[in-house]
Amino acid sequence: MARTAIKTLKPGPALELNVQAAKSAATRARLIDATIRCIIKHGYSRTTTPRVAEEAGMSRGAMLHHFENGSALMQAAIAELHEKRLRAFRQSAGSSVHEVHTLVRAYWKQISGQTFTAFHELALASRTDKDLANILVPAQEEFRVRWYLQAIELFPEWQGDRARFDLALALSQNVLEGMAINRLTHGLDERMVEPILIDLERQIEALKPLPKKV
Amino acid sequence: MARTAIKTLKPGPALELNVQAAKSAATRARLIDATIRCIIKHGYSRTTTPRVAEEAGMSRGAMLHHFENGSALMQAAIAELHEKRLRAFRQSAGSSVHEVHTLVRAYWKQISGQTFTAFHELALASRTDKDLANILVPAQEEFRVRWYLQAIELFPEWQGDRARFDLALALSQNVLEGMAINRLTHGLDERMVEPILIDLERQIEALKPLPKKV
DNA sequence: GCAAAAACAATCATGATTGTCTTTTATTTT
DNA sequence: AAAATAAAAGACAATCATGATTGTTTTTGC
Repeated sequence: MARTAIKTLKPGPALELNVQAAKSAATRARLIDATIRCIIKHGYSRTTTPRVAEEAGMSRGAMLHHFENGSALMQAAIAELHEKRLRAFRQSAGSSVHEVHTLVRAYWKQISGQTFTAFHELALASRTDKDLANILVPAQEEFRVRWYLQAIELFPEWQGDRARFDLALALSQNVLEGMAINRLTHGLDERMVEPILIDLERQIEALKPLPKKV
Repeated sequence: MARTAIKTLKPGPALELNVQAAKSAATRARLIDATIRCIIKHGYSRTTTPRVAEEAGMSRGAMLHHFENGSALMQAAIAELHEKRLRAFRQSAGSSVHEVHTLVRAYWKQISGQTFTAFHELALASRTDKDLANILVPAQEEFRVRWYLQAIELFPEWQGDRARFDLALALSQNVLEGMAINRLTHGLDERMVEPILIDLERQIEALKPLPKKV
């Protein structure tokens, strides 16, 4: 591999250690992105291999060169979606702000995006698709666990009353995700979003233990 | 028709005014039920005409005699699901009990059933299926409107503060439906259901205007 | 009874999706 | 420069869902 750079004096490819590997990685990424876009645009069940190939702008033959079959591609897409979610999550939680308001808004913004749409498409499909469930459920559980652990880190003073802490988390999760899913299915009155968010924040604050000194 | 009874001395069919009409209606009902069961068992996208025919225990040819094509059957199934929802809803609301607790539990029980599962399958599918949306969205909207009007009837004393009333309704809807959907997708911790329900009831009570006299 | 109509069953042609296989083109490697 | 390897495209057969067509049995109305 090192010899390649010495031998070819031409510019361009000479600088890369391995043009093929880079090209392959880029193509795989293109395919994974196309898969995610298809899930968002057409839904899981209509995310077919010809459609993904078309969305990625390449032949189906080329596609199947990089992923041995359709479900290998889907598996990679799920892994990428999971990473996306975790990245967005870390970004939200890591910003050193521990205020309820900020965190509620951050999670709301996150699940208002298309990544959540794609995830819910997969989650509902996995209800009746065992193979898909086997891939997806571990990712869902890891996310929930990290969510919970991160919340514990953010609110250490709350750990004395675990029941109220758990309730605040469960409430947040179900209200926000409920709104997000209802929005996907013509079931959300947008005018109610802001009042509900405000109420949720108020309620979480009410569940917090009183600080010993202000 | 009357002559038939005279002619055939055998019991059974003689008593019905029109055997064919009854048979046809029964067969159509069987097909519609089979369609709903398929949506619940296999999901919307895997509810195919051969599968429905098999579930109904008849040939696909017979099936297509009663419904000109697959989407006509789906349309009938959606109408039936809509009726089911409205019936369950009327039963809940009509039981002359106007307590928050009772109503919350009634709606929770309702959306914990399979009818809601089927409806959410359809609702999410309609996100990316325009034809399905054209059939489904009107039913969804009618249900929401009736839900709202029924709530107004049940809580006339609340109408002075419409903002708080609307908030209570929107909260109920999103919390309960959020839980129901999360339960469908491995996202609900069953241990949190009861605490969330209790909290929701408490919060709705808190939003109610104070009665002038106790 | 008997002809018409309805219920039911079976088959056919079409289009879509899937995975495999072969061919062509580009890139490494020696 | 030639052989080897990887990327990309295309062709292929198998499966499945769909709607239409045809044939068979049962019910209906005279």
